[in-house]
Amino acid sequence: MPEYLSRRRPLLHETRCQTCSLSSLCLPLALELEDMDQFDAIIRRRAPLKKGEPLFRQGEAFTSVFAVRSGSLKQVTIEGNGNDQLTNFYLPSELVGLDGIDEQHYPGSVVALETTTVCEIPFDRLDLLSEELPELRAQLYRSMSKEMREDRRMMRLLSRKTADQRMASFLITLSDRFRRRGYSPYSFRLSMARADIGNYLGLAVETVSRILSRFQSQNVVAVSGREVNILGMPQLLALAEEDIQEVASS
Amino acid sequence: MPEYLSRRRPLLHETRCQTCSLSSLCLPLALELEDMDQFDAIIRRRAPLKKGEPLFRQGEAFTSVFAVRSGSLKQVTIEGNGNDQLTNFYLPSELVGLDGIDEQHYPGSVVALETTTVCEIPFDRLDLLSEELPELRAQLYRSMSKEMREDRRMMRLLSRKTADQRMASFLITLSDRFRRRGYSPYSFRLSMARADIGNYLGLAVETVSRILSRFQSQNVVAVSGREVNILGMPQLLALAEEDIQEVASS
DNA sequence: CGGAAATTTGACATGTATCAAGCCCTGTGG
DNA sequence: CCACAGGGCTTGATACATGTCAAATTTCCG
Repeated sequence: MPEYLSRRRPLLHETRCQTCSLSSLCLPLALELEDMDQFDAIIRRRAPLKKGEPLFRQGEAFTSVFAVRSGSLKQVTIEGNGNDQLTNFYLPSELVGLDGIDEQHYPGSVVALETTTVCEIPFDRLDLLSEELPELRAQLYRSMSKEMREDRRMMRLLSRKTADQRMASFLITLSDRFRRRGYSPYSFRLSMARADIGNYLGLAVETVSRILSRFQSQNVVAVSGREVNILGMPQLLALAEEDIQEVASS
Repeated sequence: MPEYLSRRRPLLHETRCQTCSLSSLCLPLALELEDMDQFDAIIRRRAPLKKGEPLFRQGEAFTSVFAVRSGSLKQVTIEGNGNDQLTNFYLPSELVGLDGIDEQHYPGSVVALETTTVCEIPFDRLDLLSEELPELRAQLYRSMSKEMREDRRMMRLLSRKTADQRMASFLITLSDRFRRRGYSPYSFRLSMARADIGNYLGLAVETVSRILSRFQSQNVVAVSGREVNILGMPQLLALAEEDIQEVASS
C-alpha cells in the first residue's frame, strides 16, 4: 500500500464522538452508544482555526453551538464605544455559543487563541434530537445551568475580590480545568496574552504583570513568559479567598 | 350568601396561565391554548412570601424553578468567608432557580424583598413536558440563554464601568423592566435597600447614596427614600455609557 | 412614641489605573 | 545565522476613584 494512503488522516473516525478522548466531558457524555451515533450524525467538522481567526463574529446569525476539540478561544463583546470586554475563555470539551439562542445572534465574537479545532453542532438539529434523547436534553440544560453558575462566580470575583485574589482565582480555575482534562494542574502554558487576562479579570495589564511578578517573588508560582508552574497550591488557594486581616490564622 | 364565601379568593382561577396578566412575558408565552392547559397542570401554587422570607436557601436540593407572579426577590450567594454576593434581582414573569439544574442544589438563597407570590414549576415535570412541546422547550432554552447574556452584561458593568455608570445603568435597566411590564418607566419604587444595590453593583453603600444624591442635584432623577423619578432619561443614558472625556460632543 | 435600622454626609486612606519608559522575546528578511 | 523591528511584557512614579471609618439624621415599625 502506498504510504500516502495509509498516512491519510482518518478524519471521519477521529471526529466520531465514540472515539473522542473528550467524550466523557463533552455534551454527549451521558448517551448510550447507539444514541451517540445519532448525535454524531448531526455534527459538522470544521477546518482548524489559526491563532487570531474568529469562529464567528459578534452579531452574526446564530445557527450552531460549537464544542472545542483542541486549542482554546476567547469570547469578546464590543459595546457602543470601543470598549471591549472579554467574557470567557473556552477549553476543549466546552460549549461555545449557547448565549446566542435567545436573540438568534451571537452576542460576542469568539476568536482562537492558538490553532484550534471545533465540532459544529447545528442548533435546530440539536434541539430536535434533544426531543428524542432525554439524556441529551438533560445535559444541554446542565451545560447552560453550569455556565450561569460560573458567570455568577465571575460576578463575585469582579465585584468583591482584590487584584491579588482575582489573579490567584484565575490560576486556580485554569489549573482545575487542566486537571479535569488529564493535564498537569501544576504546570501549563497560558494561551492568552497578559492583556487578555487583564481584560477578563477587570484589571490593567500592568497590574496583571506586577502581581505575577510578586507571586513569583513569594515562590507561589514560577512564571516564564506564558509558562506557568504552580509551586505552592495551598498558598495560592489562601491568596484567592482570604481577606487581608485573615492571614494571622496559621 | 354570607360575605365570607363570596369574598373567598378564587385562587385556582387566578393562577391559571390563560388568565394571568404575565402570560405574554412568562415561560408559556409561545404556547397554544391547549398546550397551556398542560403546562398549567404541572404548576403548584405557593402561599405568598413575606418580606425577608426565603423562597429557598443556598444548598437546598433543586426540585423546581419558580416564576415570579408579583413582588420581587433577590438572589444571594455566600462563600466560605462571610462575604456574600447579591447576583440578581427578580421581577414578575422572571424565572428563578435555573442555575440549580447542573448541581441539583440551589447555588444561592433567594429572598423576597416585599410580599411576593410565585408559581412553582417542578423541574422534572417541566423537562418531560418540554419533550412534548417544542415551543416550551424553545422558550426554556431562550430563558437560559437570555440569563447568560445578562450575566455577561453584568460582568462588563462590574469590570469596566465607573460607579456613576453602574448606578445609571442600574436605573435604566430597572426602568426598562418596569416599562415592559406595563408600569411607568419614569416613576417607580425600589423594593431593595441601598445596601442591596451596593452589593449588586459592587459598590459601598455610601457610594450608592452619594451618587443618588449627586444625580438628584443634577436634576437627572428625583429620589425620596425608595421612590424614584427619572427626570432626564437622555442624561441618564449618557451617564451610563459615556467615558469621562466624551462629554464634549454636544 | 422610642429605639433600631437605614440612609446620608464628611474626612481620610489606599488599591489600582494611568502615564511613561525600557526590556525582552519572537518572528522575519537579508 | 544574525540583525532588526514590533509587539508583548515588566517596572516605576503619580493621580484619583472609591472604600473605609465615623457620626449625624431620617425612616421604619412595633
